[in-house]
Amino acid sequence: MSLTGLEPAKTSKGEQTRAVILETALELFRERGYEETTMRAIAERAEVSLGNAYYYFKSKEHLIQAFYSRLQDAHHAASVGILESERDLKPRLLGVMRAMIVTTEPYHRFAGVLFRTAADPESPLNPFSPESEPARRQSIELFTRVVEGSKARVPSDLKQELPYLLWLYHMGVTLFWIHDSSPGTRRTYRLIDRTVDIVVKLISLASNPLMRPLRKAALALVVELRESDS
Amino acid sequence: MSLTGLEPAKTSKGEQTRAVILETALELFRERGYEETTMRAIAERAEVSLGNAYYYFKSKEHLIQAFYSRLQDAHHAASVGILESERDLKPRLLGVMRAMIVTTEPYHRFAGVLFRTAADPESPLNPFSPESEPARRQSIELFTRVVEGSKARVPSDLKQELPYLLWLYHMGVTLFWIHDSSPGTRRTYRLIDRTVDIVVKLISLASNPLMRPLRKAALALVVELRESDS
DNA sequence: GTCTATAACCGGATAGAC
DNA sequence: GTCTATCCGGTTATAGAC
Repeated sequence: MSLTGLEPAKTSKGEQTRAVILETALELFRERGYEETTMRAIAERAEVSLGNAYYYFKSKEHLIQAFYSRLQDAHHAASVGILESERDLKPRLLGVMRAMIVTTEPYHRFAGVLFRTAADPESPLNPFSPESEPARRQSIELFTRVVEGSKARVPSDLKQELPYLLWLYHMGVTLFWIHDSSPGTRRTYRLIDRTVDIVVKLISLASNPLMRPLRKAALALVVELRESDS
Repeated sequence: MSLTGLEPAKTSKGEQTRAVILETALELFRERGYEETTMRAIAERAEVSLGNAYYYFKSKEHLIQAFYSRLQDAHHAASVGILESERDLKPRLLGVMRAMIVTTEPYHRFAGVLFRTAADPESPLNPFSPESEPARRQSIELFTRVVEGSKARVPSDLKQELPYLLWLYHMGVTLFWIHDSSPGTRRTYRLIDRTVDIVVKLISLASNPLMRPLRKAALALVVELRESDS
């Protein structure tokens, strides 16, 4: 519960007020962007006092957190279709990556802020922070399904770390997308098409017995990196 | 000029005031961290008025920018030793990477903010932004020297992009370092030791004629990515 | 044109009454 | 749970001295 930033809202009254504030905030973020939206403006349009808005969301950043967890659910929902109908690794990955862009598209403009706060090691929004562990786990879990549900044959040591590696890959694509100002973020779609192809080729290359030593070295490293998150 | 954030300060008097403000700011940042240091506190200790501080630095962020460009010079200076004495690619890269951590160490605490602002697509500090093109070029240039000065044999298509790729690699290491709270950032040093090894192995793997198609595909992609920065 | 200072504005955040 | 009043700090406007 506390994990999704949905702390209060015990009574239905509170739940409702909380929802109104969040909805209004997202609306304003979409309209004018994050920096340009003041807490006062949110409170005003939501018809609550400023103090009340802060009662439900400890800070402006906490509104982002709530938004982020919602986004993730949407991405999940948008991905199930392909995951249920497709067995090949490549189209599975492709589908999930495209679904991500499609669901986040309306918020492209204010995604920059999301990423900025996420990059702060101190921020609870940081994808490597303990606070966001559940969100991270959920996201990685999606990539576990991408791999597990496919008929691709992958050595077990790699298979174990692959979801995490794909999650990292998806973070990189997200970073690119945030900076992508091409119409309809075409460039991001092209990036996905190209990189998914390369990723799949790399997986099959890494699965080659000749690659075993290098693969082992690289995977040992990945495992060690992962220790830092928890 | 405007690029390093060193705009005003034509006269020696102004230059001096400017330097005092920057020095004081960095001192306070080290003492209490970034958020906890107010512009008013900086102005007070530097014995100038608040308005005056803003005359020299358009915003608090611009202080970071000045700091960043200074860091980069220090890294450069700390790297020349190895680059002049060593011909093997691996120790060259290792030396440059270690030099980076050594020079930035004293600012580890407030590096998080640096990175946070750098992650904002709108920020001039963003390493992919046009404003930081000179800084980026300078940094990539360092890796060009790492490659060019070595006796490693690398196919020319890869050799061309390698400095950029190594620069990306160094950004990744930096990201890790920022989150590294182990004593003396030991984990980062270990990461460097391990990844440099892997990177060098990957370069030699990618240089294999059998890898040509995959290498070509990957490099074409890298080139395309680079178009977005300028 | 270079520099310095004072006063105010604006918005995120908090305290405390109801 | 909700409000009003207030604080605090980044930033700006402005006026004037050298």
